[in-house]
Amino acid sequence: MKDKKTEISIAVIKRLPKYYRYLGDLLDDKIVRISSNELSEKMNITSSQIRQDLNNFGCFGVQGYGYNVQRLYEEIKKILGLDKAHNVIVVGGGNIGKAIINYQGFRKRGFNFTAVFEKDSDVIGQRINGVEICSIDNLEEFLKNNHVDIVALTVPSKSVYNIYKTVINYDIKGIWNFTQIDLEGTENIKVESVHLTDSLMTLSYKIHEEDILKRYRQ
Amino acid sequence: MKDKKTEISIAVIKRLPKYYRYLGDLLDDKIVRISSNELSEKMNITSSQIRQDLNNFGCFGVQGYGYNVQRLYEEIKKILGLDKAHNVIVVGGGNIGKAIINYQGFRKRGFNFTAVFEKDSDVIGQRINGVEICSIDNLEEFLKNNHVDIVALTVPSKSVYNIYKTVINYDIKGIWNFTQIDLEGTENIKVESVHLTDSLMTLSYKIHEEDILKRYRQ
DNA sequence: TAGATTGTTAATCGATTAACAATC
DNA sequence: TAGATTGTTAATCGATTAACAATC
Repeated sequence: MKDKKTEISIAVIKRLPKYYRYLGDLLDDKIVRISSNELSEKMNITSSQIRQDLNNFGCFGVQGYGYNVQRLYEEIKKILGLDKAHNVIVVGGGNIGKAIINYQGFRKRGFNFTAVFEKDSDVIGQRINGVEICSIDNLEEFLKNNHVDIVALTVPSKSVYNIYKTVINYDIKGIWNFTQIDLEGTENIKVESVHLTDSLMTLSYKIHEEDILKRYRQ
Repeated sequence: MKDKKTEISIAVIKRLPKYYRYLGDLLDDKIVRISSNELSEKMNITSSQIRQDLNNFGCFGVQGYGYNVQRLYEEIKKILGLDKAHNVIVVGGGNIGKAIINYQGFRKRGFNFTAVFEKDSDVIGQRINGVEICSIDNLEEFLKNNHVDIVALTVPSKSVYNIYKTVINYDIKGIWNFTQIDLEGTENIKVESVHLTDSLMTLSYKIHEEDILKRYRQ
């Protein structure tokens, strides 16, 4: 592999989980090897792009053979940091918060939910899928005393800024942002956002695209 | 505006909801006009890109003045198809399904949830935020007898394909896909996916990126 | 009118695809 | 060895940015 100094582009990064998903399926089907061409057909990505993407990280294939599925799966797992465990807390105990706590797939991949913080005093002390519901008033104390990698933010817009300002003072690594507010990362804290409203609007655009372009362009 | 034949790129489309969001905030703040330069600073998008994006659809600005916020907001609303109401059904009554049904923001923008379909017979007949929980066995009958624009899919992977094959036989316009399976649209049915697992993996990558690149590139 | 800012063309940058020598 | 397929360079394509004439 040649020496590469450039950053990996976000387009490549966004494809990595998709590779991981498809390779996992191939493993389940007991497929031992796969060529970039075969994978290309399954994933609707050109074989050229697959080879380019992978070669950002290393030479995982063998000429004349292709890629060993198990090997490639393990490599991408490492690239995604999924060989490490992550402690996650959820701030906001609404349905989205509950959904991510209840979904077993995240735990299976090493994301451990250690607490959920809520304003509503009625439910404090109860548990969601074994995870204790704590008062939002105890958030800072918790961050002081516990190792937290990721804060999943599922609170209403008006609460976002205060919580954001609080959590970035602690040694967390990432914010998984489900709010409507665009949050900036810091030197040490990365942000990944899930904008559900934007996604639904994008679907609405796609549905009406033909009509809209007709109207605006005659 | 010149005559443009080309399709709008997905990169532009994905920015439209963001424009809509920021313009809504400006409206709330009673801002009457804004230049592409001012908007650029707020949104972290170059003014050039803002002007290019908007001019895909029309000439909404005025030289020497900028853009009227209300006007631009209304135009983007129309471009996104948000001047129309949409009937949405949810297939899968787990926490994600509940979350999107309970979120009032979608209703406010004209997305009306008309039914939710569930396998679990215990809860059938009950209501989530006023929306009746129906048996998945009645899904086809419902599609036959009711106008449905969007199907939100929040079922486990193993159920996806059957439901997909069923719903695409009816006159629906879009699928909002929360499952782990990549679904293809058809001539008349658009697909927009929210891959939560992919998103969390992307965050994990970002968190560990520096170490990973060090390891793989020495 | 002078100043400001758009709409739009041209230049640049980056990402994707094609091609093929290297090599298993 | 011959065939297959990678890794990697070069070509192409598309998206972003810069620049500026048009015009309010």
